[in-house]
Amino acid sequence: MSQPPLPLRPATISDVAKAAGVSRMTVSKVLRGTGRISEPTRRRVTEIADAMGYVPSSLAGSLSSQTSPLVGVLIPSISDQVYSGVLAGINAVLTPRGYSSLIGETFFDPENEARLVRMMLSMKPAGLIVTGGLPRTEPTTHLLRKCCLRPVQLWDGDNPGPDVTVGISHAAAGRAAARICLDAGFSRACYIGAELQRDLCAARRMDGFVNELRRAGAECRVLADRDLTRTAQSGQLLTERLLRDGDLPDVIHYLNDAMATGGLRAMSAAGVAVPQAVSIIGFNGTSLQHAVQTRLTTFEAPLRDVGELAARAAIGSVSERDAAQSALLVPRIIQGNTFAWAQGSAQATR
Amino acid sequence: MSQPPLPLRPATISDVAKAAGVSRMTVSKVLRGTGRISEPTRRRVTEIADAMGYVPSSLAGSLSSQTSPLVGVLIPSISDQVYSGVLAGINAVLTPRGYSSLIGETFFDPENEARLVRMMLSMKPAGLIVTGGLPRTEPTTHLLRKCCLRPVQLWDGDNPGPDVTVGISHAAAGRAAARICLDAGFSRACYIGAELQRDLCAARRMDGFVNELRRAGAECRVLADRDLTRTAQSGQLLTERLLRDGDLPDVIHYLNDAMATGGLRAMSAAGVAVPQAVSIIGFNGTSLQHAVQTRLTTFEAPLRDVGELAARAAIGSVSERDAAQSALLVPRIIQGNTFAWAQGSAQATR
DNA sequence: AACCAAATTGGTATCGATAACACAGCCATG
DNA sequence: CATGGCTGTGTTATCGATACCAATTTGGTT
Repeated sequence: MSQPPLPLRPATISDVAKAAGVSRMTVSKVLRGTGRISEPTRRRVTEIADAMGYVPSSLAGSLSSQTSPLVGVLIPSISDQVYSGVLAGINAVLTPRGYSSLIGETFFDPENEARLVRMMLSMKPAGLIVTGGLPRTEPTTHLLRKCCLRPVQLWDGDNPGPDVTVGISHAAAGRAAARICLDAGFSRACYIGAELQRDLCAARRMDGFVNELRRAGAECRVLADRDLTRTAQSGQLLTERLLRDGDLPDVIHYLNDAMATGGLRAMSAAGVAVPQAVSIIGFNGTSLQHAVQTRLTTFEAPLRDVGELAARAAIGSVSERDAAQSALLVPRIIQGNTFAWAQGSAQATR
Repeated sequence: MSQPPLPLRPATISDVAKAAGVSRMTVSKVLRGTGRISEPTRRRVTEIADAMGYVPSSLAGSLSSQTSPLVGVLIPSISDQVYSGVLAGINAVLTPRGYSSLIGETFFDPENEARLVRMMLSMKPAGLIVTGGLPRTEPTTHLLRKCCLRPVQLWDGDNPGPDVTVGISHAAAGRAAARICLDAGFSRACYIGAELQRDLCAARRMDGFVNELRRAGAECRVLADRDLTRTAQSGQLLTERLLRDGDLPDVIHYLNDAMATGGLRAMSAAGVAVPQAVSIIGFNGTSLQHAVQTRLTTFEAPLRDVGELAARAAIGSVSERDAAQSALLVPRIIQGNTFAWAQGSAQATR
């Protein structure tokens, strides 16, 4: 006997029906487990379908039934642990319920977002999750209004608007960082960031930090560069720039843990003691698992929870009544050892 | 005039056609830029489509035209920087060519892989990229044969088989690590890993490492636990277990950088000097950006290149003639400062 | 004025599935 | 023996688009 020739075209439901000597509907019912089908027929169809390697076309199925197993998810970048953490939460909810996420990376670019929103909507997804905190183009806003979905806004909890929003208050996080500094008796702070014109969430954290400090009479510089990205390398570079000035602040708050790590590297190279000379605060706890000795003082947002709640809301707006609601979560402070906490009455040593 | 009511159903091509007073075909041609359409008609249709927020259904389009913009990608985990690095390369190739990746996470589970392969195939993708290195179920193999695609095997370059394969030789990487140790004059080594029964690539690295050492007459212990995962925590735990024995090896090779970092943590806590007392080698360079002072000695696989080549092969098998070919890439050694190099050459191991 | 080619536009079948209902047997019941 | 309720299974229309070709208009030529 010779090998069966490799099919040029994957098997369709008609192929299976013909091979099993039944109608297409019968095959459909058997494979989806709907309707009433006799046991012998069911077995025969199942076996033949398996043997043929038949996989129902989700394209045709979704088109016909007007339902989709896909949920569109737009995040700035998969490589960023913050968003991949959120994604893990999203998938943890979607997968067991038979949904799949269709992921798009915006890289903080509104034009990318516009392109991706169209792309997602063209797949007629069951839900849509978009990361807030970047300026949205008018066409995108228009599409999101016309698409007959209730898009879930992720991450940016500050301006909820009319939509379902799951995130944290970045302004409050920035203020919280400021209060920690004030409590420790610091009066000369510095914020170091990058891409602030694109990432409005980070910008809001900075505003909260700076304003709260200045409101309390403390001083706060800002060091950022439009052209740098949120990497350890940029953090190192900007910190070196700060160190060259010679006028050291009491404390530096970085846009994220990666930049803070770069800052630590610069301090270490320059022989500046942390936290004796300068205290350092990061954001988002992504460096924690990589720490050997220096455990960064930072904030840890409940990324996974954000993802889970968002996913629940996204499909809840379709299938469940109760779940489609906004949530404002709160980051946790990780104490670490890069911050000179006030010990009782004592000021931090300079 | 009152606000137009929010549509219950997103606009279809028929809605646009009706509103523009032309046939569906004309709308289709205008929006896809095919056929000859007069300028006035083109403008009118475009404007009306935009105003209605019409987005063509990629479901219907793909079904009709028998083409798809989707490429299925199966990786063990998005959160693992190794695979998200590969993914970045994949997307860098796919996105500018109008394709999108549909990502599935197997978590090293063959059953998950089986489920996801079905799912991917049901979307009738233009290409399929699957990560090798985990045992494949028979139904999965069967499906992959019948699906009329040429799936691209990722990461596991050791057993190419008949398929297009893009990856690295893990056995060779393990042997390279062994040779470095031998060159440094080490004769008592240890391999620390986890999940080796699931991740065959890691297992092959271990085999290469252990065999090469033993072949040269050196001693090599293996420390692994079926139930632990490849995290810093597990690395720390296993290293603590090793330290308790008291019989320190010259060098430890870890499954990945995360576990090595955990190992460093354990060493640091136990007051064991690295690399004076013990040398440490990781794998995959994912800790590099987080390093403050301790720069791990490790291997850096060209993750992005692997992704790019795989993506090119995946869609090349459809649209381009030249590109669908296998590639075997080679990891680069990162010297770091956790390894006591012999006072001579260290770069001999390609 | 007649005619032909090019430029536009529309009609119909089809892609692969599902929804909704119709229909054929078969047994029990009054 | 007719009626009615179950079971299984098949028919037809439809989902939203595209392929292919037919139909119509337009403009230029002789």
